[in-house]
Amino acid sequence: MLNENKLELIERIGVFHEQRGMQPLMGRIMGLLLVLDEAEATFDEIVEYLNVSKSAVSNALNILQLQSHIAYKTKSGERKRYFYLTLDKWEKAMEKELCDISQLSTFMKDVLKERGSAKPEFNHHIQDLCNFMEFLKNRVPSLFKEFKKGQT
Amino acid sequence: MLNENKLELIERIGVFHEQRGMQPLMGRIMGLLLVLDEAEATFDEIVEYLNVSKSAVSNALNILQLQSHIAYKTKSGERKRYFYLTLDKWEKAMEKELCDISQLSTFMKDVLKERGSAKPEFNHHIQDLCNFMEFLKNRVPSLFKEFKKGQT
DNA sequence: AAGTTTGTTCTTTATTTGTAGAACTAACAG
DNA sequence: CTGTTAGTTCTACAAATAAAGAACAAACTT
Repeated sequence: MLNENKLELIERIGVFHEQRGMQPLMGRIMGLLLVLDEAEATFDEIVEYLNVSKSAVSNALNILQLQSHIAYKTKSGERKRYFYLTLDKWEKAMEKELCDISQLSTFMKDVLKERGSAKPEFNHHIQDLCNFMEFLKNRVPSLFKEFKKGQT
Repeated sequence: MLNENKLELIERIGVFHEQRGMQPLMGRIMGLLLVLDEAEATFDEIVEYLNVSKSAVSNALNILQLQSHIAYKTKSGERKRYFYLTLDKWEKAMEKELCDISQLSTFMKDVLKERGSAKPEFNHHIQDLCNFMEFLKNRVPSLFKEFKKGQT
């Protein structure tokens, strides 16, 4: 069984993800797979550890896989799936998050097309924001390079 | 009245914000204040433009103000409040969003404390992620400087 | 002091969401 | 071909959320 600290940590991580739009169980599964020493769990283990129904787990696991947050492997001679966080690809995930912020620039460009010139200052702020988001998007790859340099 | 394009744009912006955890009306108000040529609207204008109840608008406006997404000004001789997006402070907002991503590192550090050493590679990935998030947080101010340099 | 404007607050209602539970399926085991 | 394992799908329900509507309040007008 999981100790008190781990259980509480799972909940905190769950709430964190919940607040960013993830459904509750998904966030808790992410938490569980983080705190388990083995860093993996089978379908039934997840059901037992988190005390939830199979249907809820089935649903959550499928979405987490679609979003590439988790994956599973099998072990020879077993049919069970061992789910784990795809943390080895954290760079891709982080890159996606950073670029997602900049997704707003698409809308902002459309806004500028629709807006009249009544408020030039306001329009200018929108333009600045667009420019920064473009700048950031372009800058992301070099940020990773820079990070890796300092890591060694 | 608002033309077809603007109405559709408001909805798209609304959905965008909705998906990031904002309640529906809040996102639409953000959209409305973006597409209006005047870049501002009174309480009653919002009610009419978006066809929603006063209570819903009251609630949404209060939350948007708490989150510093909007503010209001008054005009001499009038009691009405003119709400507008605090887009002049987009840098602060963007900075907050970038640092928020890194908020996860708090949890990750706790995870590392709880984890055994059974999966050194997994632990290492977590550590890497923490390091990158710290790096990013520190790097944000200089990113803005760099951006402004290129802007002129 | 009666009425109007500009909102707010409270209660109710409709919708959405997440989960449970049961029935089902596919793959394999004896 | 019967049972078991591993998971999915479907229906129903409970809780959470968002919005409506009505009553209320504060500030100003006449």
